[in-house]
Amino acid sequence: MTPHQPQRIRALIDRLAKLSEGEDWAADLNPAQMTALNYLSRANRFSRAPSHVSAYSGSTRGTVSQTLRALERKGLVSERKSETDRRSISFELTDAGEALASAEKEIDRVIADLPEETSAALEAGLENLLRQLLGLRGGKAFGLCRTCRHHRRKEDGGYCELLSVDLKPAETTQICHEHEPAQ
Amino acid sequence: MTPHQPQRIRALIDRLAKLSEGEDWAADLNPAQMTALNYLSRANRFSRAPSHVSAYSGSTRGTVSQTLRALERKGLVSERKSETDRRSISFELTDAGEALASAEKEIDRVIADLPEETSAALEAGLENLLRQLLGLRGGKAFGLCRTCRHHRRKEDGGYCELLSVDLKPAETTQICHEHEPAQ
DNA sequence: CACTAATAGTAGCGACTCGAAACTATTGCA
DNA sequence: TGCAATAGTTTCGAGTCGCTACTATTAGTG
Repeated sequence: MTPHQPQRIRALIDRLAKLSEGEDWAADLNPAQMTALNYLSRANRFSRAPSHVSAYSGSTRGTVSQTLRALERKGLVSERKSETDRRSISFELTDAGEALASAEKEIDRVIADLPEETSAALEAGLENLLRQLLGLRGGKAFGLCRTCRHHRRKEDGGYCELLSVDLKPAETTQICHEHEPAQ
Repeated sequence: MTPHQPQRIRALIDRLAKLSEGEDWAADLNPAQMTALNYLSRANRFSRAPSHVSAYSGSTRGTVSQTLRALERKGLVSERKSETDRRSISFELTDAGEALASAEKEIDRVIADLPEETSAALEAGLENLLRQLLGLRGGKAFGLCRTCRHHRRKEDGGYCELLSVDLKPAETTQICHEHEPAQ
């Protein structure tokens, strides 16, 4: 355990991310587009607006606007205007978008092949790291609905006390932009 | 352990890398420049040429050429022409470059604060992942000199059997572009 | 030793991306 | 009703990246 460990770990994360990004180009998507597509594929129906993508990815609304437009041109997402708030838009993945988002990347296969102990420790460590870092910066966590303090379990899914809506079982494991850690 | 674990881990890596990149801009460096600077600060004296940065970072030589020129403009690196091979150049960090490369980023502090068990497991998992991935792609590992199969320990440092040179103790923990895993 | 191939690095171009600022439209607030 | 805040878009300019072509140097081959 040398004193340079933090920088080594940071370098590993950066390098792995770069290697993973490399695969995006094969699908004709730049990294920002792939990030948005992946986010949308995992976000719940209240969290699929441009501003949410913007908050998640850390880029401006203007940039995200262009990114989503590019995804739409490529037929991967489609926009749906809100009926309650006529300013807001929600993006949904098309079948092609779903296929692309759920496509297994080379790095996924490698992760899947790791010993379960290793991958579990890896996930826990990364999650811990992200939580600490977001805590320092006041950033939003975008955690899973089910782990939010506004979430109540029900026999057939869940219930969000913040938005006052029932949730299907599948929805409780999606990302929510309103997420606040339990407790 | 859901079936989506690989994608969750990939998303965590990507997001952490993005958050870490965000800090680069504070130093007036774009991510590519910060990657090059960090690489140069950790590479041994045989591994500081543009082509090595190119192989490490995965961008083209042309791009790296521009990146290094930007770093030179900012006074962070200085070039030194080789005497043996007049085509090749080696880049060294200036004092300002050293200072910037070794500056602690917010994410480093967070990593340093993790329980030792967690960070050790994290590093091991990430290294494992990188090794597997590079193995699949035939990419170079850029590992530490000391862990290379051409390295022999000596009482006062080490010796590289590939390049036939003696190594100071500090050099044995630097990155080498010729690195091949032991055994 | 000459000739060719390979390597190291650079230059210029074009496509694209990103962020900043200004803008429209809609909603909330007082 | 009027003003501020919010959601999203547009435009523009700086900068980046990869590609191709180029020079210079070194290695390989007969």
